[in-house]
Amino acid sequence: MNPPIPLRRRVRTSAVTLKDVAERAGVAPITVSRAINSPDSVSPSLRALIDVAVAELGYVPNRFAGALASAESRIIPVIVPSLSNAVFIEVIEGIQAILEAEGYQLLLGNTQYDLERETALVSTLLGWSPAGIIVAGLRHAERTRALLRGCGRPVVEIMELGTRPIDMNVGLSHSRAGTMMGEHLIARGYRRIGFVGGWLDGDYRAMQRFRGLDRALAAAGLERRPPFTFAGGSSPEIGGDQLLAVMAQAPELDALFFANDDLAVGALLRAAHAGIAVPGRIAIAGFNGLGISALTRPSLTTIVSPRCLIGETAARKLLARVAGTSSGPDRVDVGCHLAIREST
Amino acid sequence: MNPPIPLRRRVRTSAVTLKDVAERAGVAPITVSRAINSPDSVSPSLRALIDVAVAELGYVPNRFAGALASAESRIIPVIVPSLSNAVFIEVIEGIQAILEAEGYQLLLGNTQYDLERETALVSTLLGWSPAGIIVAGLRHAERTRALLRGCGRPVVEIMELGTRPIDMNVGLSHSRAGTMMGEHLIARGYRRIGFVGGWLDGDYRAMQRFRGLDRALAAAGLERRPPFTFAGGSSPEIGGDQLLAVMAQAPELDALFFANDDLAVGALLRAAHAGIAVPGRIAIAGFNGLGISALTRPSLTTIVSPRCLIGETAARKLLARVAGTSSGPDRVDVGCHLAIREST
DNA sequence: CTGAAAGCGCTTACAG
DNA sequence: CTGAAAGCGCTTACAG
Repeated sequence: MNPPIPLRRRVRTSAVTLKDVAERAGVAPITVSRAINSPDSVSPSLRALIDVAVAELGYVPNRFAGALASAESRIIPVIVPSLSNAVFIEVIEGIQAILEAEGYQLLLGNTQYDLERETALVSTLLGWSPAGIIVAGLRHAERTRALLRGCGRPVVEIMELGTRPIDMNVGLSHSRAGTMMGEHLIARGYRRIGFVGGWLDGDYRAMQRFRGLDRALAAAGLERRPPFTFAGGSSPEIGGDQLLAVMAQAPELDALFFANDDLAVGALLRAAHAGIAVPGRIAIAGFNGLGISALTRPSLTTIVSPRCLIGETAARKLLARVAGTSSGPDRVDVGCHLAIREST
Repeated sequence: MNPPIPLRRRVRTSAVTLKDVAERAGVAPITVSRAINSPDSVSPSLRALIDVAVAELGYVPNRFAGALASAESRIIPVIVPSLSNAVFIEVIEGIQAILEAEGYQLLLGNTQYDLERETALVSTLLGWSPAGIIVAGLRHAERTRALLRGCGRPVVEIMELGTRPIDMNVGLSHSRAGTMMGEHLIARGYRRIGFVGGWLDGDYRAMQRFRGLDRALAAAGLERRPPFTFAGGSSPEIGGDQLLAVMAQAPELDALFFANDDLAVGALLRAAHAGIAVPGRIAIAGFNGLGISALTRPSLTTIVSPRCLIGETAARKLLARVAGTSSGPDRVDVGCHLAIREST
């Protein structure tokens, strides 16, 4: 007699399954599941048996089966506009530190400052049944907003602070940061102050910093100028080029507020090369408070944003919501502070 | 009569399922599945119907169900030792650019230069049935190696190049890079050359660069010194501190090769502050070729590694393996080149 | 505290 | 080219 031939053969996802462990331990699969997910609901004696079986077999739970059955996964997508900017890296590190300790996995999405890509990413990432989602910014396509509103999962919008977040919101006011820097420059005696940033349509948080500066200039009765913009991203190289370009175009300026430290540090380095005295001929300021900003010569006046804290706070609030515990108000202003240094 | 009461109510993972689309389009669910995953296997007329239904209902496939059924997911974990180092960010960007275009998701793991954390990460991440896995470095715990060998999925080890990779290997020879820099410094006339790097037990690629330098010194019959090490990571701040510390300890040195550009740039900035002439009093060199290295004053001599290319190549080779197509040899040397600038 | 049954939403393996 | 059935490996919802 031939043994019965199985009609269907399937690929096995994992070598060892819950069933294998259950057989080894002499219990039902569901008991193994409980021993792993809520140990307290299983008697100590069975739990011990099961723990041994798990260890002996080297059992690793299949995340897909678990997620499919429970309709929730320990995945948390984090959507940022860029990785080139060190700011988002630090936010991501802050998030990861918290998530990993709780057994959650971070799924990285990069929109490259493109709101349509953001929609596509959100749509795809929701297919992973995430426990929640963290997304940079408050500005989204209508469809993105609808997806996030309708997904029934906690959402944290980070970096900036607004009045109508989708759900939770952790960040700082970029226009207030701009005003803060404007007031500093004015107090220092600068009177012809310009703003330099690339591609402000995409990086609208930089645009808000410009608006904040503009408000300070208006309040002081000083001349207001449109921002000096250019196509492209932010790097020290570009910052250096822009310093020279802007000074050629508007030689009357006595201070420049760059959209971020990457640009401002480049401007400082280029000024040194070109023999432009900072702040004697022109003052230079940045935004972010990257480590390097304190080390240049002259050191850079900038606004320090608590990136790591943003990430940690966002992750904590998300996990608290998932767990059903309270984590205080849904809107957290992490603030920022002015670091006054030699360049202004 | 009451309608029959369903005995079990379950959470629905996604609002719209394959079945919903199938009903709307008047076909079987499997046909919808085919229309989405291998459109060519469905007749154009049905495909059109299905496309409409998908769009109308806003269907997003449940990744977990798909992964569970097929025992493969479009997930590719990438395990790096650090995110603070810009080098790994650029590698990750390179990987992501390729993966995203093919509909794969990157799952980020950060070992923080801890091989036990690496083992735990690999174990967890394999629970996601990844299509393959990319991991930085060739040095792993025995258990990590066993997990990767036994997982039956393509593995790419990146950054450095070795003779016994687990599977595929994309990187460069760090000892050769060290030798290259050593030969450059010797050719420039420097004779008392030191190496500075933090925590070389963990960052053993930096250690390999030291060994390469040491080999060049030996070949030239010059005095060899143990590396100047310290506890802690790499940042411009630390680089500046170390410059002063090493010069106090070994004032006879006429050139310093720093383990990376983060340290070296900090050393250059600190030298400027402290009035130490570079390269007159002491030459300074780095490794990586970060953008900022070309902008300091003096600009930094360094070795440029093709980070983005490493990421792209690793991702391409992994996907080729998944697809069963060829992508050339399993071991790719991406090389590196010396950028000779003002600091040496 | 423990378990048998049903089901999560897909894809595989056949069959036509 | 299309489909009915079975199954992927878990968890939920009951029942005891």
